[in-house]
Formats: sequence, structure tokens, C-alpha cells
Amino acid sequence: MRTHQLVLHWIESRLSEGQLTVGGRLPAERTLAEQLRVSRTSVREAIRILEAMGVVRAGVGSGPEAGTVVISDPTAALGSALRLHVATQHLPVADIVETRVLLESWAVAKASPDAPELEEAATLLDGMARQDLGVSDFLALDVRFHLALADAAGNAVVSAMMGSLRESIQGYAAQLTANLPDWEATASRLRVEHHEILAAVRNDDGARAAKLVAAHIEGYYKEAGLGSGHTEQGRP
Amino acid sequence: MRTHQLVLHWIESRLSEGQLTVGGRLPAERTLAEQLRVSRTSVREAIRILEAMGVVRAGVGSGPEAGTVVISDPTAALGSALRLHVATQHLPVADIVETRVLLESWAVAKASPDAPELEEAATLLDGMARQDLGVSDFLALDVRFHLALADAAGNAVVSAMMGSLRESIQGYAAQLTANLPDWEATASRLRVEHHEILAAVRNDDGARAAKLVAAHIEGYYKEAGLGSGHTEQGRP
DNA sequence: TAGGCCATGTGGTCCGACCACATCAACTAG
DNA sequence: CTAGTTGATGTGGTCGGACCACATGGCCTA
Repeated sequence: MRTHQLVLHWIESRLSEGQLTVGGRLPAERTLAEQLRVSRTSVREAIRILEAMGVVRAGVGSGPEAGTVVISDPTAALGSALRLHVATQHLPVADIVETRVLLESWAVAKASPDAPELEEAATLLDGMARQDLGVSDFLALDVRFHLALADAAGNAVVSAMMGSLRESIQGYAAQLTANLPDWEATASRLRVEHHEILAAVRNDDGARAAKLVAAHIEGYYKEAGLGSGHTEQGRP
Repeated sequence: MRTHQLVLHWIESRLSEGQLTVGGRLPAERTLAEQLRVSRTSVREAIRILEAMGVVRAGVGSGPEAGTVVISDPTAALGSALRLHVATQHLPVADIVETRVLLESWAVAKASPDAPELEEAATLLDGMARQDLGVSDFLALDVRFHLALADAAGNAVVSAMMGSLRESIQGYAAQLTANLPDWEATASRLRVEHHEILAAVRNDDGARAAKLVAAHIEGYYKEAGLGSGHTEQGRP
């Protein structure tokens, strides 16, 4: 057993047993090293892994922001993991899009018509209605809208996975936007479709909502030319 | 920018650009540290994160097994991330089971009747037919059977997520087994259902296969008493 | 009293050293 | 000449110490 894994195990045990909960703070690195009879190096390696996994957040100085505190950000963890494996080109972008369609269709089909997340989604749609919005601002709201829809299903794992998928391809998605022939036309269409989706969910028509979502997502990627050279870096 | 993130970026860039592919080897830690003008400590922290993500594997000594080589194991990465967040009790086990049903139902519905993975699934079923099999051996084959089914859909992301979900709750699943009133009866039922599922897929009846899979999984967890005290540690 | 200043404690980074391990080449005994 | 031993080499694994940057809080001074 490598020593940093020992530290990892110790912390995970404390988490499972509830002795360490979200918002709680780990002992100082030097203290923890002494308690577990390992070097500070090993403690730091374990903490770095947990940080990458979105389980803790390290902050310098003293006071409330200092020390290593337990957080809960499953999205960051899964997202960077997926992104790295996309980088190794073992997870095709097309598979990610397909998975996103699957998860999000299911989410809107399951979502309750009076889920509180739908209020947020509606607010986001209002923001996207502004005509003087920049492309990047529009896309940022778009992401939040879709995540709100996913959250409405009330499944934390699906929400985390949706966030991860978005994060893992967001660089690619930005690049796709540049391929669109007419951004304004696309934006108008997206606005209409968003309202249709939200209306279907609020009308408790899950089947229709799922179909709309699938068509919405697939249509966007198809229009932007998914699949043409997604393993290349630059564009000619 | 913290220095270990700089190293992370450097490696990720090499991966994206194809200068570093699966099977390739990173420069030695000391060499990399000198090239990037950072300490070996920072290089090691970056490599530890990549190792936890299933992107590289570090091996001591000299020869073929030595050095830090690029691998591709999305399952391990996502699995440990999920497990850690389950430990913080922010990802309910019920949500994981629900997500598994969703993904696996979709997979069998999409799988082609002549997918090569189905051959492996059939072989695994033969192995599970032996009556003198231990519980843990049976469960190990069961896991591989379901993963083979998921792989048959041909979506690498879904396969990775399925593997992650299994890994994240495998400890819990083993505990559930102990709650079963009659293991032999359950095993018999599982065998029958497995054959029905595989037959449906091979008969290109995706809808039936999806229904069977959902009932199969939900039935197992319900029989074992999912939801009763899954945040507790021990059993009274 | 108001302002500045330093003691304290945290994570962030770096360095040098040594260990365990695995290979390979040189050497030695037969 | 062959077979076995032994040392050199290079890898990651671990350790301890040092110093830095930063943020807080109490002390001291004007």
C-alpha cells in the first residue's frame, strides 16, 4: 500500500462514518502527517487527488477561507476525468453527445411539472430573449438552462454526469459555434425550441419533452458539423 | 496558476496533440521537472492526479514496466470519484441504481443483435450456470455479464459510466447480498432473467430487453432491501 | 483611539537525500 | 566458453527540512 493511498483511505473512512462532513475541515497537513506517521509529501499528494475529485478545497492563510475544507462538487471531478480521456482520444465526442441526449431526454421525461428548477429555467429563457446578447453570453445561459432541466429530474448522479459532459466538450462546442452559417438564425431557433421544451415539461408531457430535447441537441450538433475532423486540433 | 496545474496542462496538451498516446511514456519525473522549470514535487502531484484519473500508470524499476506510461481507464477514474462523493452522502445510492437502470436499459435497446460482446455475455452465462459456484464468484460473473451488455451498445462513454457505477456501489452491493432471504432462489431467478435478456437482445427486441433489464435490476435491489439504512455503517 | 506592525498558522513550492526495485552489463568461478 | 554473481544505472517512492505567500489577529505605538 503506497502511503498516499493510506491517507486517502483514512480520509474516506472519516467521510463515510460521518466524522467528516461537507463544510468540515481536515487537520493541517503537518498535523495529519504526524498523526498518520507519514511525510507531509504523502499527505499533500492525497489532498491533491481529493481536490481534483472535487471533494476538498485547499485555501491558504488563516480565517474562514483557510485550511482544507470538505466540499462536494461531483461535476468537477467527473468533468476533468472525462476531458482527459477525450484528450487521449479514447472517448469520441459523438459518444458524449449521444450520452447527453440519453440523459437529458430521460431527465425532462421524469421531471415533475412543478419542480422548482423549472422556475430557474424560465428565468434563464427570459435572459436569453435579449437581442443584444453576445454569443458567449447566450451560450453560457444555454448551458445553465439545460443543466436546470437536468436537475429538475431530482437525480444527483444524472445531474453530476450532465455537468461533466457539458464541461468535457465545452471547448469543442465553442469551436462548433464558429462553424455555424448564420448564428442569429440558429439562436432564434434555439429560443423557440427551448420554450417548446419547457412548455412540454410544464404540461407534464414527458414523452414530447424527451423527443424535443433529443431533436434540439442533435440538430444543433448536426448543423455545426459534428464528426468532421473532431480529432484535429486547428482548423485550416 | 499553481505549478502542478501547469504540469497537468503540459501533459494534457501533449495528449490532445497526439504527441503522447496510449502506451507512450512520459519523461522521467526529474527530467520533466527540469524541462518545465518546476520542482519534482509539483511534477509528482500532477502525475498522482493523472494516475487517480486512470490516465497514466507509474511503475518503478527499469525495463518495460518502468516509468510513467499512458493508459486509458476511464472507469477507474469516474468510479473512485463517484465512490468518494457517495461517501460524503451527497450522491444517494438510490440515484446510482436509478441511473444504472437508465443507462443499461438504453444500452440493451440499442445493442445490435450480432454485436461481438454478446458472445462474451453468453460465455459468462455458461459459467454462471454451475451450481457449485460461490456467491462472490457468481457476483463477479454477474458484473462482467452486465458490463458486456453495456459494451454491446458501442458507446464508450456509457460503458465507462456503467463501469463507474458498478464500482462505486460494489461494496454496498456485497452487503446487500447478505440481506437476501434465500440466495439460491435469487440466483436461480437471476439466471433465468439473464437468459431472457440476452435472448431479447439477440432477437432484436430492444424494447423488451430494456423492460427486462429494468425489472431485473430494480427487482434485485428491492428484494435486498434498498433504501433501508444505506447511510448507516454497520448492521444491528 | 486609530493606525501600523509583527507573531502565528495555513497551504505552496522547492531542494537534497535516501530507499526499493528492476534491468543490464561486466566480471568471475567453474 | 558457459553460467552464475555482482555491481552500475535509472526509475518511481518516501522523507525531512527549509523558505515563501498569504491572511488573520493581537500588540504596540503615535
